[in-house]
Amino acid sequence: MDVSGWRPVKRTRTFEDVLAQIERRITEDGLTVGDRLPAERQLAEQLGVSRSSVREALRVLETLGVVSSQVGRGPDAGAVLTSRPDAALSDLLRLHLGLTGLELREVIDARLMIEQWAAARAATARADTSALAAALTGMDAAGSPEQFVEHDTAFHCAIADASGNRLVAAIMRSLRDSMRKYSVEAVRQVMDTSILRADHVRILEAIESGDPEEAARAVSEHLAHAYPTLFR
Amino acid sequence: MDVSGWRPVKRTRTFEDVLAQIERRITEDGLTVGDRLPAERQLAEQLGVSRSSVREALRVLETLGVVSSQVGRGPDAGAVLTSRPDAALSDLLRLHLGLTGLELREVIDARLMIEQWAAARAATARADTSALAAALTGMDAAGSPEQFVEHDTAFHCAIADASGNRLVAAIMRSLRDSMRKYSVEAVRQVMDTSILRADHVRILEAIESGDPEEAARAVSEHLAHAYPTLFR
DNA sequence: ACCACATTATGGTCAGACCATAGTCGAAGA
DNA sequence: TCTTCGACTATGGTCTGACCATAATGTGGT
Repeated sequence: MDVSGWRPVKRTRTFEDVLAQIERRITEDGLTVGDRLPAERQLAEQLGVSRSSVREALRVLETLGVVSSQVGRGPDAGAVLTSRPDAALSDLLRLHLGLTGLELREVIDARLMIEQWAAARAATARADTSALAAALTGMDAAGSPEQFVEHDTAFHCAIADASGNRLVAAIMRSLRDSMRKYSVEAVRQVMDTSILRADHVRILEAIESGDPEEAARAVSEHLAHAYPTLFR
Repeated sequence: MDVSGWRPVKRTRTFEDVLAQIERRITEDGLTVGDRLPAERQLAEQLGVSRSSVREALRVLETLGVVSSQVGRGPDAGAVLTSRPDAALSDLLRLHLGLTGLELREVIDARLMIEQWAAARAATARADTSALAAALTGMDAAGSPEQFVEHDTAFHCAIADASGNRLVAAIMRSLRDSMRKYSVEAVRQVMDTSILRADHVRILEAIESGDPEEAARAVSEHLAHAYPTLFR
């Protein structure tokens, strides 16, 4: 038997090759958001592959939130470069949660980490809090746990947005998105949302007064109230 | 014009439908890692769609790190459920960085957030630090910036692993992965890696002595040394 | 100018074929 | 009986060519 020198032959599927070439074009030619890729048929001919392979590559890019395909004709048709990582991150987390490859506890811990950081950041930067206030009034008007969670999500995502870091904000949105049903359940069990409301006000005031430590503390205690079973 | 009651018809592509049905099967039937999906041809016939559509759906799931396809025959062939979010996250970040949809500053900030949190967690939990020590000796033996970054990445990912949170660890790995080339450049510019080494030792000792605040501080100052241009 | 219809470029879908790969199974031989 | 080797087959990977739906664009008539 051959013991040395043999590397397993790298099996590269065609669509992966297409993928690599498209990515190379993006980085080398400096393509940016809004630019159009060639049409599927044209790309297939230029690369010497079938349209199916091109389509599979584009499907991957679409899944990752890098391109968006439009049918029809005109300047907006075809595969256009975008940058929408939110949906991709949400799908990713939701599916892996569903496979129980991740525990809910881990997601909530990650959320706590992000939110503390973001709240502290927002407080330091004295960020605009109008979105936070709007979400607050939305929660007051909510008539069901689902509606409450809707505005609650808006509130917490607004904190992440206020941090000014789009990557962190995107991760935050995805975390909330993928655990929506757990959030609704948590609100149902807590019943009394007045405690949560007081927490929200406290967070908001801490950010407005520019107190990062207090903002982080407020976030921490808020999550402890919202998920009492996880923080004993 | 009709002002009320009309919702735009939701255009659902076939593969999205397939995707939804597969996901439903995963959650409802409690499928888990290691289980096999039906063969492409069989799935296509059962769902009444073409094999291409099934393939596009599977391609999406593969991109998200949820299934892994093997050719051939036998128990390991076909589409098998997995849970490998790392590659998906890396691709996501790398592509969006390339599109300048994200600034390097944002990625580094996110990394700082994660690493401070993870180091503090590891210190509190008095986590096992053997992987950290191993990476440290690896860095000492490195002969090039590439090799150094290799072990440096291992060191920092080991911190995230030591936090015990797999989601956070996966995000960390992806962040490092997607910014590898920037890291190499940073090491090249810093030149003197002895400062970085001292930082690493300091982080390691803080974790071993169970001092979360010191661990977080050490991480923060380490990143300031590694990317002096970003932290003025 | 304006409107109605034909044209066309685009993605979306399908059917069917062929290839490469890797277990499975059975027959031939030791 | 056991081993070995070749045929078989189930699987994903790829390609071709066709047709459909959509939406902008050209074109002609009013």
